[in-house]
Amino acid sequence: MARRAPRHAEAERNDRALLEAAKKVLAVDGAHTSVATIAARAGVGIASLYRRYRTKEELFQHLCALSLGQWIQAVEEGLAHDDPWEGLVHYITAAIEFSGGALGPLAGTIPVTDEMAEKFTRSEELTRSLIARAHEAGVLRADATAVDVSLLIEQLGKSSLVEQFEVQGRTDLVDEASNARRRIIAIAVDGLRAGHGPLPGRPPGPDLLAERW
Amino acid sequence: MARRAPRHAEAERNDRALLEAAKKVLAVDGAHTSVATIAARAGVGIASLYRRYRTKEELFQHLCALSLGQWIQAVEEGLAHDDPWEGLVHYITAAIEFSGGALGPLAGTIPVTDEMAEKFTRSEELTRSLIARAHEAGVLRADATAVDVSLLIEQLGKSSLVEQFEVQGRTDLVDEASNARRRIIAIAVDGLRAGHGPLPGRPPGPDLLAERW
DNA sequence: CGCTTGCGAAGCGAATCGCTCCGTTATACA
DNA sequence: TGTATAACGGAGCGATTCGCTTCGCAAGCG
Repeated sequence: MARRAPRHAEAERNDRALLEAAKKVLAVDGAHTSVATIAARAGVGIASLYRRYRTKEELFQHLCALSLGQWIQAVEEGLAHDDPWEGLVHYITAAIEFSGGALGPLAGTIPVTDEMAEKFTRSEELTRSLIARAHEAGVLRADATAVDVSLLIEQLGKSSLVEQFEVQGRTDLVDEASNARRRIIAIAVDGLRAGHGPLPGRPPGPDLLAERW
Repeated sequence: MARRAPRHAEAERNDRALLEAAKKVLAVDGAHTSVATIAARAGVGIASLYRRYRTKEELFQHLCALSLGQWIQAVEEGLAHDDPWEGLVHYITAAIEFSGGALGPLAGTIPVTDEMAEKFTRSEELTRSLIARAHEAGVLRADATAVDVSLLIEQLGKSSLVEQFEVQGRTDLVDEASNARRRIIAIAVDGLRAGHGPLPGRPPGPDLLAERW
């Protein structure tokens, strides 16, 4: 008779912990981070990482695909909002929240899988339509493009005081830093509203973000 | 008879190149970067680095002190402006420009020298007065504090597409990325103007930025 | 020329890297 | 409750990279 896996639940918990830890550690240390750091942060042995992913690279690719999935979900939720502005803000804050931008430093360090490419394309399309809707409603400043918004998200999603304090174990300051971060985000989002003077320079080319992978 | 240093000019050029390279490499790779990377980026031998700084740590400390000096200079220039808003914007853009915020990741990895502490205190005082002036003139949104502004600067000063393309040698895209970055900054700065709704959460404590060192 | 100063890079021991191996632990089933 | 076994943690592997030293050579001065 075929036996069930004895420690299946623990395995699943560990997998989630690994992905969560990898994202956080990547945000702080960048792409050079070590597997030992990730495993330690997840409270898991190194072997548990290699039981699920054949290489460090494979873990990162899986993490990218997962994050792109969340990204797509955030846009869809934004499009589901009736109010174009509220929808846009939801998308921006959600995307920053799960640190999608923290994966930017990975660009160029790992091969792009088919799944990654496909999801990236899809998320770009959806984002464009979300931005277009906000433009048509006149709530988003007219000279801000989809690339501008994506770049702003990435910029605000990068490692901040929050992650730094978390790593240092200064749990008392994490809340304070989170609060401060939300304020920064609110400031930047306010800058996206219609009614400001023209932006400097020219609109960025549509493929700027894709070029680095 | 006392001789003049035969290659004094070259030495000075190399020193400047080293500091410049260290700053850029730090912005891309974070605090874990190697001396070899820095020297290579500067187009200089490793020995030239160690002739001027006894350790890697000493180089970083010197870089911090220098950056804090530039930071102070930027505030003073801002205060010299007649228009409080123009002065504030000058300070913010200048501070972002020389990547003062790129040194944030160094926090906690090197001991703080007396010079660093002193300059940090001085820059904090000056910044507060620059912000206060903008508040009094009613050009800066009333609920934005000095810490909010400093944090925004650090957030925008972090490694971006620009540095990434530079490292990858994609010189054709560096201009495009720089342009895009300036637009992001303009958006965020617009969000600081008076006339927006209230910011979320509570004002960050004044020592939040100092706590991590 | 000599003398000095600074140069680049090969090479040092130590530390860290990605990854494997193995004795241990926890759970589903008899 | 005993046993089989999937999944566990972490010591340890060779390879790489680290911070740093040493050294032979080049360049400006008398």
